[in-house]
Amino acid sequence: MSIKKKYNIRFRIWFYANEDKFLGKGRVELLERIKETGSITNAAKGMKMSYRQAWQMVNEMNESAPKIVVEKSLGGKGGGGATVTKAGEKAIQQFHEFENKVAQFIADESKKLKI
Amino acid sequence: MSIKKKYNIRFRIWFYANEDKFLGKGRVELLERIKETGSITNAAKGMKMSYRQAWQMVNEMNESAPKIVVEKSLGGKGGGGATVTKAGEKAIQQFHEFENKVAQFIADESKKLKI
DNA sequence: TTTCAATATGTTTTTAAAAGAATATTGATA
DNA sequence: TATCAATATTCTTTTAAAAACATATTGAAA
Repeated sequence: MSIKKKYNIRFRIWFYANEDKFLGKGRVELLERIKETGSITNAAKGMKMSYRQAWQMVNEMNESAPKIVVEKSLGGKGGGGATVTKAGEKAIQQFHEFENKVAQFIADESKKLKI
Repeated sequence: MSIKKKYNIRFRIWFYANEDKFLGKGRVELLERIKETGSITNAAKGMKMSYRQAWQMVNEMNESAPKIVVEKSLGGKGGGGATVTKAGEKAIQQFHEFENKVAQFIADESKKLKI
């Protein structure tokens, strides 16, 4: 039988803009769902999140980010909707890239541990 | 004027033993204070933590860790006390080492980001 | 055998966060 | 100009986590 590791290591990363939390795992998922569905309402329905919370997250992101990440439209055909901006898509991509790099690093370093 | 970075990246790591959270930043601090003060009571007083919570953390750690990290003694001179075991000290050290490595990696990778 | 300070554990209260409910607003379009 | 679905916003309720409180237990030492 193989040697069983005592510990495994988990992590989370966050993007901050100045001192404001800007992006984490949950917010990235929300952005991705907004991109897919075209609205905050439907994005929130897909995850365990109330519209209220999703809307607040979007607002906080837009306020803290250097550029708006979600463009919202109000009224009109379909009642309105929300789309992820280029800046938003870039942020999503950067987050995933960074997270993957850290995951790889941690996996590699974990192997070196004699615990 | 220098270019101002849009984002800075923060992180947290946790040691897991099987599927149980074993060690994080807060628990490491608790262990260090137990080591300094020789008791859960005084360790808890030093941070914003109730004795009850500190005691529970210690128990969870001891239950999930492969080896006990805090040795408790009950009654007797001084009422008893708590000491960090060799395994506990090693865990503290490993945690700091790993955290520092990840911090260094993230700092380096952050520099490469054009955001 | 009483004292004492710390561990051990149960119960209640407070607090903060999330959820939920309710309602108003918007604007294209039919 | 009435409709409609989504955004926007306020208010209330629930829930979960933390804190606070209370009390029992332990065992060396005086």
